[in-house]
Amino acid sequence: MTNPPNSLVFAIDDDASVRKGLARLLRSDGYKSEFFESASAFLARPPHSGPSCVIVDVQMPGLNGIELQEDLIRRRREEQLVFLTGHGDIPMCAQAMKAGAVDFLRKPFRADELLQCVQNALIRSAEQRRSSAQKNKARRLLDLLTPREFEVMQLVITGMLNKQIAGELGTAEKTVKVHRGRAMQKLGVTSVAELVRLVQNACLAPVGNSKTKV
Amino acid sequence: MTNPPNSLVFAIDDDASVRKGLARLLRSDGYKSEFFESASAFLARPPHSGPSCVIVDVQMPGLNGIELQEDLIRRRREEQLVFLTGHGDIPMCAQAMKAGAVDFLRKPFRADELLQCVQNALIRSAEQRRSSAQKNKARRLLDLLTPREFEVMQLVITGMLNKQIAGELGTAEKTVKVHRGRAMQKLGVTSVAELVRLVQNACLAPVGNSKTKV
DNA sequence: CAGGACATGAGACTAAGGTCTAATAGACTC
DNA sequence: GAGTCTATTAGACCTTAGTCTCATGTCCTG
Repeated sequence: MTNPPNSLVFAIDDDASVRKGLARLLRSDGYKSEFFESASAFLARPPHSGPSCVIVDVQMPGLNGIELQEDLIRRRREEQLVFLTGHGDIPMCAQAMKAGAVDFLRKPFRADELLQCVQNALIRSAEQRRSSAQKNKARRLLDLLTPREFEVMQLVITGMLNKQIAGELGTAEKTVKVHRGRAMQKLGVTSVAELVRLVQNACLAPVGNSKTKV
Repeated sequence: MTNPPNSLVFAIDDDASVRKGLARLLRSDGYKSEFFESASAFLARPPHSGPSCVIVDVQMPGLNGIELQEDLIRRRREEQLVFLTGHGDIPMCAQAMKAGAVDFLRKPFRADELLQCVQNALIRSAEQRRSSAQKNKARRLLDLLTPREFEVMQLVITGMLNKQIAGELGTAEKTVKVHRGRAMQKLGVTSVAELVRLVQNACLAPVGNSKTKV
């Protein structure tokens, strides 16, 4: 049960007794946690910088769980959500799961079930953070390229030879070599293999959320 | 609403009137479809070779919807499932969605809602087929490599130079060149860039299903 | 034991990649 | 108008990659 470093569990429920129960449960399993009685109170807090799991009640006064989820997705935040619900609502469950929720539990829930969800959520959150950090880094590097360097680089990663690239761009092989060399230097790579991987990282699809239209 | 070519929609429900209604609805939207009154009847049919959507009732005598889903996943089949349910069951919905279902609809459903689900399912199924076909092709090619060729190839895609690879493997640069050349030929690629992509395709994670432990 | 698959590597080239210096020229900025 | 960024290219040179031919040795199989 070793969870990702710097991870934090949030729980949002308007019922103080539920918060108290969750607090005890999470503490007993060694999680650091924070509690809020409304979605807006949670949103008022600055986003946590590490892997995060948010346990959220579906039915709440003010912003409900689903609306909170939509808001977090709009802001591209990387918390992973675990929903709790008092009375069953299939459309909400399906909606939440389609939008990338980790799980959707009925109250009362089993302690081990919730803890498993929290663990899954933190793992997913950590993975998502890692992959999006990687993507951002790659993007920032690619932004350093001049337009021409970028064009050359795009053809390089298709496997074309310098002379073919030159033909394609209507310029001299010499020029291609220069752009290519400068691009590699700016991107901090020393081989085509690394270059291909870097560019693929920059093109990664965001993970976990809404795969298809609703 | 142009759906993927060679796509087929299946519907499994023990209630003949539901099947009839679905038949009319699907036909009106131009889908080719087949109907079954039980999961086992569906499984008796040889798998369809194109993009497939299976609309399945959760509650059925014999194998129920969830069990059918588990079975299809075990067999690594690529149908995308849309669940229908009469009375709400949150755990089943969450379970089905975690296992990769496209959606989980309560009966009675809205026609446009179901049709949107079917379309999403067919698109996802087509994508999954494409990506797993690509993966299989890559794997089959990689199987052609001798152990040594494979080792060399693995180091090539890290961006190492032939002489570095030779050092790593304790052999001559000459030998590395030979293995490398033969590997490239067997894999049908002419550049490191193509090689990297091919190997990454072979390592693709299967899409859509269960991202984390249950 | 003959034949095949595999790993090894030398010799001899050819071609492609990569670097350094240097120079020209347009576009934009302060 | 001086300075910077970008794109362009030549010349000289070195390093790598890739190919072809030949040859050796091992291990396994029919």
